[in-house]
Amino acid sequence: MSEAPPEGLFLIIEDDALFGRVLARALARRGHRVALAATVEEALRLAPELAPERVVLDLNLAGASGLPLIAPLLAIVPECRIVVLTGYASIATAVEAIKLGATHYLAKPADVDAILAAFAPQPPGTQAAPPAQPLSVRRLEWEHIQRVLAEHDGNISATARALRMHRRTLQRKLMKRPVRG
Amino acid sequence: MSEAPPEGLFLIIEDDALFGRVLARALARRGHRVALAATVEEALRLAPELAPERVVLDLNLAGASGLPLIAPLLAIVPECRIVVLTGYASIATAVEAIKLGATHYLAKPADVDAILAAFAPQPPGTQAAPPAQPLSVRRLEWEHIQRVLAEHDGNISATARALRMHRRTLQRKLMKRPVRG
DNA sequence: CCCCTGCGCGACATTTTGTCGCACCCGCGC
DNA sequence: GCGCGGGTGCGACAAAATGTCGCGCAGGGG
Repeated sequence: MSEAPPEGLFLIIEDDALFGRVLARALARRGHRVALAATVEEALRLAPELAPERVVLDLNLAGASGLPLIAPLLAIVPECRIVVLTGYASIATAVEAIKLGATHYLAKPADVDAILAAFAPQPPGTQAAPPAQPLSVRRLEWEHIQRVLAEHDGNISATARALRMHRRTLQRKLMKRPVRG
Repeated sequence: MSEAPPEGLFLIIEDDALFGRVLARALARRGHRVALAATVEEALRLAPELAPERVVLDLNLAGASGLPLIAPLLAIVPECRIVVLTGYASIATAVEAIKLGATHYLAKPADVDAILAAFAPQPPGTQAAPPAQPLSVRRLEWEHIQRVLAEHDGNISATARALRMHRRTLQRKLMKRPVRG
């Protein structure tokens, strides 16, 4: 077990134990070797010894963002490909993640095939087509909030002030899942 | 304020002539030199001679995607920073754009300050948050609605469908005054 | 003339806010 | 240790905003 992985090992960094195990099992069933980490610390502890080839990284790890994990992971295992998977997807964090070196960024729910596909190197000629419809008002609001929130380093109070909205309201909006569209 | 030197030339690649000119004027008023291109061809023709330092790139250029422009632009002017600005934002195209080398990706109702900020290096919590006051959620919503409404030639029903909001709600929002801030 | 679509608006049940208040953590200077 | 200032999470409740239904009315085809 302590040998260098001959075949690509998956490291799933996932807060939600249930989801993590389901994903792990699904990947294992497809013949992949899988490891699971539930916290930032655990991930950083496991990464050096496992040297995972592919990482599925959840953001929102017990309240802490998973974004800051990307750089350290790449420092430890430069070759590894990291796919970010989050239930609170936003353009702001997507841009950040990719800039930090993530391979791809997916919104939950995402099926296993989509996750695996995200690791695959650029399927040729796969230019993402712009959506036919503009963002819904709700979605746009979510994106804007995420952007401003990021600008304020996740400080909810400061963000609420910047957006001139009540902190309580912002809290509530952040708890909800981003609407699709 | 240590403003960026007026050296850097902006190249705005924008389909919508009105929006393009407004943006160009806003940037010019802040002491930047600005050029405007309305099509992919024009952009590629202008890029070599202008060697823009910063590019504002709209996706949806007369139906064609602006994404394929990123690579050629970077090939022509390797140093230039490209901010994608689109009215049809999506996480998928955002990821694509960043992977292709774009500096940032913004959804369209974006004020000039946000656009300028997007060119700044920033990531690891550098300088204290610039006093750039983001648009309030209300204001953002208003701008977005107006944009989509214009795209649908003032058709309220169609706009409501596009925004996936109830026509009655849209009517009510339109009756109110354009909130500011 | 009928049908379809868009517009404006009343009425009413739901949701979402705005607002207060309170408890609980820090980090900091005294 | 202690008080203070700021941030966070969350309950409670009244005040708005929104979702929904349902008219009536206006064009424009077929």
